[in-house]
Amino acid sequence: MSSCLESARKAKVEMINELACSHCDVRHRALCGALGDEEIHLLSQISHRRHFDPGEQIIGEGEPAEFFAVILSGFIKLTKLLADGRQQIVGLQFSSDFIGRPFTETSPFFAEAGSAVELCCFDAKRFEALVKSHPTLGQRLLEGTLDELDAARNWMLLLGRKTAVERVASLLHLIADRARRVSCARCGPHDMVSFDLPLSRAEIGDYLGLTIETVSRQMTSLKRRGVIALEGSRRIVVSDVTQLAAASEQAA
Amino acid sequence: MSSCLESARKAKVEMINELACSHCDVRHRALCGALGDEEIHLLSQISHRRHFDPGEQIIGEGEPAEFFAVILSGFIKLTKLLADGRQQIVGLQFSSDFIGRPFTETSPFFAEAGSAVELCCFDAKRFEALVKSHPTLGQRLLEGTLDELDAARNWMLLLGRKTAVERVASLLHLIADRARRVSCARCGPHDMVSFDLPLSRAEIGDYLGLTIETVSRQMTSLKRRGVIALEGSRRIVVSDVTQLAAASEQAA
DNA sequence: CGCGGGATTGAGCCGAATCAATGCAGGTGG
DNA sequence: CCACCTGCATTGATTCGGCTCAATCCCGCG
Repeated sequence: MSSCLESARKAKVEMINELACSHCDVRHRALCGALGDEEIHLLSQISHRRHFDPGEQIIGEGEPAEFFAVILSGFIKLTKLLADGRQQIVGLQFSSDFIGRPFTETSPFFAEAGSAVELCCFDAKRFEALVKSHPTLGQRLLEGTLDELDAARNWMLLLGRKTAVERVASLLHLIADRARRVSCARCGPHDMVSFDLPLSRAEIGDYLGLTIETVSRQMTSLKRRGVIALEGSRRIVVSDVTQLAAASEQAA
Repeated sequence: MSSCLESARKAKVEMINELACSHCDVRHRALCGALGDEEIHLLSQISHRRHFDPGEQIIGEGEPAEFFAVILSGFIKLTKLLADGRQQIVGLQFSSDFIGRPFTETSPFFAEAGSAVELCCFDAKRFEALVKSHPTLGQRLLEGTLDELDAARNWMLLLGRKTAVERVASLLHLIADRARRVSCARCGPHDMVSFDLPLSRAEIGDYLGLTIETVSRQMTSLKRRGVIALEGSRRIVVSDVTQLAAASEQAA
């Protein structure tokens, strides 16, 4: 093959990637934000975009994971399975989050597109090398991992010790908080929030360690108690967030 | 005060620490193993030893954690509490493990000595600075954190989806594996293992999201099934590890 | 209009929690 | 040395929360 043609093609790919990086709307929030212009050039050389449809498997448990990625849009479920099919969601990753497990041969979980997903993928080996040679990247990755570890441990408390209502309230509270932060930065803790659940009842069950039926029952229970209101099955209106927070720590 | 006397005293402290580092039996397994002689000199300057009695609180949840540490001996429970006293153990750390949560104002959990504990402590601010300036340290910390995250997610599967017997079997299997690796590196998966539980029934309950009574019942159930044998309440004999592994994924 | 997938609701069951009693060892003081 | 306590573990009886199974509802869609 023509090396001339190849290098031309390579140059084009780089251009596209660099263009993509500079225009990227998650850049400042994601890992890449830790890098300077020179370093981002290196990263762009080993990155490529990929699309996944909702429900599509991105990485399989036990499989050698040949790439890592930053989520550009959509969200991803990290799940674990027992031999007989019982499933547990062990993490949710949203846009600008990093996905993949560096420094290990095989992935310890499944990664599945929860919605339509756009990824910015990096070759595993080359990315790992980059992390080792660029401390700022490693530092950013470390901080992200520590946050995920905190989240995982909070979830352990939920799964091990909370009742069904408390679990559902906790999840809603989490999402409500997130939604509030995005929508209006300066609104107080007592204001009304509304949002769309990104998850089906089945997914909520798998996340909370419950069945669909119990999730449904606890939602209607919270509705009856006036803590939340439902518009359709996906849209949630929270009138008083503190009340929801209270429900997430005591069954009452 | 006499600056002469002070510098002499400082020199002495450094000497002791360096002596301690070079003789330290966890050095090669712990974080510090990532450092060269020059860097370990820096670390030794900000380190000091501390002792804790079993049950003593090392770090409080929500408290500003003023130090990090490497465990020299003993083990530590990381726990979370709900307002009404329900407790969940979210992690166990053993000798050579790192303890503390860098890059955050306050600790997200309690750390409590599970046995007599000897720590090698570092001042928080100075350690964080050292991590940022010494990539090998950050790299090592990152790998450790990723491992803890994997462990936490495995535990989420256990807490969310496993039955009581499966949970107890999982824990025993975990410890048995650990014990087997330590005691004899080359023995096969079918060989017999025996070990002492480092945890009381109450602690096992808090780790597995169960009550003391259920833990006890499931232990006797496993005993009746011939999967394990008990010598006293702490010593466990596992005749066939594969059988135990099987019990940890299907109630049967 | 009928169909299909997700969500809700109900009836009954089962596994783990709760409450309570007993067992068992180690330590203390008479 | 024994009686007695105290803390932990085991065992039993009962309760209760969440699961299972099953029917119904709801809504978007062909």
